[in-house]
Amino acid sequence: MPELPEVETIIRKLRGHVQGKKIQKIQVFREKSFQGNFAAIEGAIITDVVRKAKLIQFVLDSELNLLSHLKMTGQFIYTDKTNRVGGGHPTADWVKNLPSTHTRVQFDLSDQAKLFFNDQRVFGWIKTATAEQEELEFLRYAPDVISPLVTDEYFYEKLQRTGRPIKVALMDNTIVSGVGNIYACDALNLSKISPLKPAKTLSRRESDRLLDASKTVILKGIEMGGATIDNYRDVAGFSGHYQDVVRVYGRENQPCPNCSHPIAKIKIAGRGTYWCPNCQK
DNA sequence: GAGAGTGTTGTAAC
DNA sequence: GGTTACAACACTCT
Repeated sequence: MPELPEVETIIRKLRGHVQGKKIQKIQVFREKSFQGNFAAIEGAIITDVVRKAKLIQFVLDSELNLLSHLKMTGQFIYTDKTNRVGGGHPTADWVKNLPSTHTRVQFDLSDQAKLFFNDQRVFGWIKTATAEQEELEFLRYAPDVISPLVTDEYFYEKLQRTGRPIKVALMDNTIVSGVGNIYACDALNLSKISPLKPAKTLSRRESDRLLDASKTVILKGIEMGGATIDNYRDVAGFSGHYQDVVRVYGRENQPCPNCSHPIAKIKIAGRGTYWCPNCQK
């Protein structure tokens, strides 16, 4: 599910629900999903929820904070004391069954609220971290692509250093953070650049255009509340609408939004890649 | 029913 | 050092 816009959407909604609430009890159903001593933070109050790249940080009034990465299929689902998801939607069947077979961790909060960490594929994780450990974790990521720190000069200079396909470089979190497969495909289509083009062969103008397009599609994604594809569509309170305006991702054989030529699907570095061979040069 | 594919990313291997 | 391949896991689609 989550790329930067999805994670941003999630933390905004989470913050509204859990800020100020106390973590009363934590149940870990799958060891691998929670690293650290969860008992140490029972009783702590969640003071804020923030995002760094695709990491979610729960700031606690404690020595330890919580960090989480959703990877491919992680979800945070919040229910209030009436069991309603995100304080919205009347109770759906899948909510009545929480914790479900995919629930890996459950947080019981004050006011009888609950927060469920669901993760079908168990790639995601939650862990306790000291300020020092967080610093180390954050250091691994370059600034967000939408950060003012990522200037035209910065981006071009980074691209000059690698001969990998531009799509791979764009998704490299040590160059810029937050661009996953969907938005990488769309940004390349919007800027009319071939995903196969070696990064170092982009001209300065192309590099500027691509960075601008990347910021545009990511901001659009946040505006639309993220993209929700396949079975994630029905996650009440957390489903987004970027998929309704997506340019090329998942649209093989459909007309390119730039030139109407059919969109092609190829594989680059093992990832499905959608692009228009006619206008993306 | 076998095999490929899935929005992520750390690590091992070339 | 740069780059690619694969693994972690569970499920859907062909």
